[in-house]
Amino acid sequence: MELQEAKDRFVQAWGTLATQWGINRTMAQIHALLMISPNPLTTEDLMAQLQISRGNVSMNLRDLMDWGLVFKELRPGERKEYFFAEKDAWKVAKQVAKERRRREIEPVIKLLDELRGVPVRAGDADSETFHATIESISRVVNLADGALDAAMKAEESLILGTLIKLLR
Amino acid sequence: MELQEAKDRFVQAWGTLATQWGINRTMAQIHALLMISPNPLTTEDLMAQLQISRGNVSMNLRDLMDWGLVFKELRPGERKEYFFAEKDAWKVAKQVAKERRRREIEPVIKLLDELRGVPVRAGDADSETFHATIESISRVVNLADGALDAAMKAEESLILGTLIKLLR
DNA sequence: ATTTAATTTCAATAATTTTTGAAAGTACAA
DNA sequence: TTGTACTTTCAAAAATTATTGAAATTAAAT
Repeated sequence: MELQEAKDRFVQAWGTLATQWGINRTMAQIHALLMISPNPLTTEDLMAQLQISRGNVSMNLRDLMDWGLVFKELRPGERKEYFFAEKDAWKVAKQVAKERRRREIEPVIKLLDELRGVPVRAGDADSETFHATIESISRVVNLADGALDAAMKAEESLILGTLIKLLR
Repeated sequence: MELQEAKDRFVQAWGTLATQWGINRTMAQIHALLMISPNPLTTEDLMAQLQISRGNVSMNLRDLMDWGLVFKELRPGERKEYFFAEKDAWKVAKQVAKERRRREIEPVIKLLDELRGVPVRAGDADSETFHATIESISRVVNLADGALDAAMKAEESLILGTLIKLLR
């Protein structure tokens, strides 16, 4: 396989994977391109490589910066902006975990805590099943939340060691 | 909060969360309803509670069964089918992890292995960055894959212990 | 065999999400 | 202050995804 073909396949696959996880395809493709590029790219570069509009690039770059995955570089004497991405996949994973936790898991934990507070009507099957299920989900969500929190703070090598013990 | 309001909020929130993770809203809502229902429900029940069409219920139930999250119950002497869901959230999480791993992570690992095989052109920044990034992603994806595999096989209580150690 | 009670399928439609492109905005340089 | 080189915004259009509903299918009961 040629390098160019490999790059294209990677960018394509990353976009497809992203949609399966609720992330916009183009955003993932821009991120993929920046991750494999040795130097920062301009809006024009991204427009050309992905064959998409200026507005599309601009909006998705903003989202990627909001996610803390892409950064802007300003070069003295140049007006246009250059963009680059963190290339260490472990740092990227930690950042994604951090953001999804804040944006999505935290509100769910809050709701589950409220729902746990609804009084149980003893003898009422509906009420009892509802409570048992919410309790069960609550435990798992809090477990996942704790796991993400732990993973976020840890080094990749440390996780590997823990994992090996767990797999034994 | 009333029980009915609590149920509605849960079903609603579960649907919203699902879309953020690439899962169809209605599928998640049907699953949520079945998880909090003490007894199996019919297609009619689901149509009425979610105000959706028969075809929609039928298709989403099939998907849920394909995911191994919902099961069919046939009652002797009755023609219509009853559906119920696994209520243990840890088992549900394990099943989801198992399926996503098989459907999404495995193909990605296969691709990354192919891309790792593309020869590096020493001195070529493009080629070197591409390889370094693919290697980095590959390590993290394999780590995540291993973590999911370990979690899938473990008991909830066991995970908690490991997690506490990791958090310390 | 026919009727009946259900489920499934899928083309058409609706809803949602993404993308475009041109106008508005920004800010540097002359 | 005007021009220039760029970025951002956002309403409209396009693309994608989800839903409907009626016809086809299935299979049990008569």
